[in-house]
This record gives sequence, C-alpha cells and structure tokens, in this order.
Amino acid sequence: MLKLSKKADYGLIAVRHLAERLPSASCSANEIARTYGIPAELLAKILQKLVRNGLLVSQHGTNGGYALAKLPSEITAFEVIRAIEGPLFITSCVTDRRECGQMTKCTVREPLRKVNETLVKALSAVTISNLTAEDGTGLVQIGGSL
Amino acid sequence: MLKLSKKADYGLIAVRHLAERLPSASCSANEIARTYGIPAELLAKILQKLVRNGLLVSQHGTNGGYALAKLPSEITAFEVIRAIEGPLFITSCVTDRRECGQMTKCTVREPLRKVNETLVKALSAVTISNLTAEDGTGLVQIGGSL
DNA sequence: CTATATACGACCTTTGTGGTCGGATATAAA
DNA sequence: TTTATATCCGACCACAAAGGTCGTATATAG
Repeated sequence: MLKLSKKADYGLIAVRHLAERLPSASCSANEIARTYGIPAELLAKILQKLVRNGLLVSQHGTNGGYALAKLPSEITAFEVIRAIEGPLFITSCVTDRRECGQMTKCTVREPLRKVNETLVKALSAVTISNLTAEDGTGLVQIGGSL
Repeated sequence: MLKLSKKADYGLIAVRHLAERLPSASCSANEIARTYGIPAELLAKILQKLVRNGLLVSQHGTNGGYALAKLPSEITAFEVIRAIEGPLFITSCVTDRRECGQMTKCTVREPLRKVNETLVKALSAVTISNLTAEDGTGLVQIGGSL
C-alpha cells in the first residue's frame, strides 16, 4: 500500500538516536531497542544491514555497539531506507532490470518512473541531522523543494 | 517495499486504455483484461472500485462496460491510486488518525510526512492524459516540478 | 428468453513482513 | 582464562496482505 516497512522506520529511529549520541559514542542494539520498545533481535538485524551498507560501524564485545560511520548531515533517509528495503521502485512491474512479462506496451511505466525519481530526491534531501530535534531545517528544505 | 500494488498498476492501465477510447465509448472489463493479459475478474473488481469513487461510469448488460466519468485531463494518477489502495501514507506508524502506540517521541514521523506530501503532489501532477501515448507533456511537467 | 455485462461477497493460495530462536565469533573486564 | 556482553548470521514461524478465483445476483440489449 505504498508505505515504508516497520523495519525502515526502526532503522531511521535508531540512526537518529545514534546521531544524538555524537561523536561516535557507540550504542548497543539492546539499549536502543529498550528505549523505543522495538524487538531487540529484529533491530539488531536491521543495524547489521546498515553496517554492511557502510552507514554504521560496529564494535564487538563488552561496551561495544553501533555508531554512525559518517556525519549525520552526510547520511540521508534514502540511504537508510534503501539499505533496509533494497532498491526503491514505485511501479510493481519493474524490478531493477527485470521487465514485466505480460504487458509489453505499458505506457504507464515511464511517467511513474519520473514520480519515482521525485520521491527518491525528496528522501535524499532529508538527512539524519534533519531528523534530530535540534535541527528543524529539514522541514524547510523539503518544503522549499516542492 | 514502498511500491504500488499490481492492482494500482492494473487500474492505471485500464483508465489510460479508456482515455484512448474517447469520448465515453464504453469498454468491457473482459476486453481490457484480454488486451493486457490481466485476470478478468480481478480487473472487474478494480474497475468497480473506480466507479464507486466516481472516476468511471458503468453500463450493465450487452454492449455495456466502463467509461471515464471525467475528461482524461481531469483525472489524476493519485485519484486512481487512492481509489484502489486507500489513503496514502508513507510512514507505517500512522494510519489516518491512528497514533503508533510504542514510540511516543517519534521525531522521524514529521519529516517523512513532508516527503509524503511531495509524493502526493507528484502523483497529483500526473493526469491520465499525460499517460496516453499522444501526450508527452506529463514527463516535462513532472520533470519541471522537481 | 438468452447472452452479456456489472456488482459483490466469500474464499483460497501465495507472498512478504514482523518477529523469534539458536548458535558462532569477537572483545573487554574480572 | 573465564565470563559477560556484544555483534553476526542463518533458519524458522506466525500472521497479514496481496493476487487471484468462484458463485451468485442483477441489469439490459437484442
């Protein structure tokens, strides 16, 4: 129904949480999960994905945890969402380079691809620092790009 | 995974098909389904939803079928999608006026609401006449609104 | 009266999401 | 070196949603 998954929400919340613990004070998955009432094992898997995609760095062992790999202003909501949900396509008939078999003459696809680009740009304009309470500029930025 | 459902795709394809059969030459669900390889019963239910939402008009009996209720330039992709998929929310923790229980201090929500508005505006800028092969202005319009 | 068509609800199958579990590895501290 | 605390990673499961099917009622042109 064209909405973000809970996993993406959890990921954004966690990344924002880490952004407020700057600089690079690591934070365990359990700690974040407890703070927001998110299932710990599920959040852990999400954070591991973000590590694999280079958005977070992790530290094993006691006093270990996760930290941002870049500045909050250099991480976008789009990056987080794509790392968790995979490539972003608004049309259901296209998957990366996979054509939809049934309808060859699908003129609907191209205009929607443009809408998709708009969405990607809107999500890319939102940085993690825009998500923090101290920074309200994100709202203005997005509003201005309409 | 943040993509339109197949039903929404089917709906857009069907509406675009009807737009090319102007003016108000009705077209049966079976005929459209055969043309694009869409399951007939499924497409019928989709078109019935569009009728209920005032986007199409229907005619029972022999030589009956569906036709646009308005001009192609007066029907937007957003209207079609919303009629089929219901209210459009990009965040998973909000459903119309339903708050998400677990996390009260969810600062992630508000910036994403702005992204949601951007998406709605982009979809609203695409009219059905923009989807037809004869009209390429839709692409320019959307591109210009970026 | 019959063929064709919409209208609509029940149902089923498949897929995806959210969540859980178990075990392996790494590391700081006792 | 042992222990507690972490990340890591795959397998698994329950539940919901999506895609699709079926049966039946109703309307209408011929």
